[in-house]
Amino acid sequence: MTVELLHWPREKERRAQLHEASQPRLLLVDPAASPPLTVDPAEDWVRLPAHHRDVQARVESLRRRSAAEPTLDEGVLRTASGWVSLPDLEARIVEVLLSKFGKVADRQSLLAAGWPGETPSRNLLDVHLHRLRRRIDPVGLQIRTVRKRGYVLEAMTPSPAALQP
Amino acid sequence: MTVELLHWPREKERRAQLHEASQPRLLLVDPAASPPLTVDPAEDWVRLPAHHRDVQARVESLRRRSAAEPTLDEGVLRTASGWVSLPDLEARIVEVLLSKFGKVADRQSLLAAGWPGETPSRNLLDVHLHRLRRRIDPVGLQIRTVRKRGYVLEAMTPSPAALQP
DNA sequence: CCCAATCCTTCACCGCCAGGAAACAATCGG
DNA sequence: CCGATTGTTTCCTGGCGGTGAAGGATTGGG
Repeated sequence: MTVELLHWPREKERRAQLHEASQPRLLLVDPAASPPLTVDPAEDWVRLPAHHRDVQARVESLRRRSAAEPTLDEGVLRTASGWVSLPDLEARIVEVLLSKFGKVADRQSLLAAGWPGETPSRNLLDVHLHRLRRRIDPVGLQIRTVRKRGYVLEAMTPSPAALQP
Repeated sequence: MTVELLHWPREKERRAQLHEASQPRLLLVDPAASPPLTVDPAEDWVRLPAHHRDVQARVESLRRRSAAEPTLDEGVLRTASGWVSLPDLEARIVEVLLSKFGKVADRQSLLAAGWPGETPSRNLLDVHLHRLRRRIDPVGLQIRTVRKRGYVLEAMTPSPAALQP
């Protein structure tokens, strides 16, 4: 995902639009303007004039923050730290988990995705979740259980040391 | 919640500690140093020398971001520093505590939420509050007792021990 | 000031059951 | 035939909700 650059306060409108679309953005703040107060983690700002490296660093941070979301394409699950291939069945399950990345995906929709129109035996889903967990571990993902409700796919929290250039 | 200020890269150690304690912090970046790449929403930085108002603005943003009220959705309790899943019973109790976040929720309404139409044994609520305390500790929340009145759910201020070098 | 009643915290233990894990079988494509 | 994928069965762990009791802390009465 790319990071948009825009001027503040000149492009106030555009900022609102980008916020709506949860599009990461960096505000270039006019030398005379007062900086925006934001709580949105997908937004940052830098006062002009600024060093090129500082702008680069903020763009890069924004990019990483929102690049946290993995992608699934042709049975290949990619994250920041690599990729693994998934068999068809498990790919369909991951697709659902991914569509709710960071939020709860209920058992029902996982079953529907894995076995459309069927009702597989009692713990077949559990077995495949177990296999999925082992498969996605090397690429820094984990599946956490929310008892009686469903499962959450999320990134494992990296150590701060790993973030240093 | 307060925002800690520290020098970068001089206080690298302290930064790691603050990260561990999920304590919001603003790094004051040495004029010659390259800025840190961070994905932690509780961290920000500013290059020295900086306008006072810019520092103020970043501190204020960090403060707001981490003072945000926790949310409860589908049995998942989220705060700035992560989430935990809650069983049904405790979720109902937290719902009430959350509706009065930072203020006193009386025993009566907690009992009504947990056990509608019943009067459970004398200390059942206490037991579950005890379990709740342990459960929400990792996400930086605590429940404080107001004797004879009720209980207050609030954010923990990070332990001083975790902030010492 | 001391004592007793009351409120609160914590612990040990139980029954129940959802979810996790291992072992094995069946199928399929190369 | 071999390895990967998918399904089945079985057993076990650990979470959940509840009880009773011990002990601390606070309050109020004398």
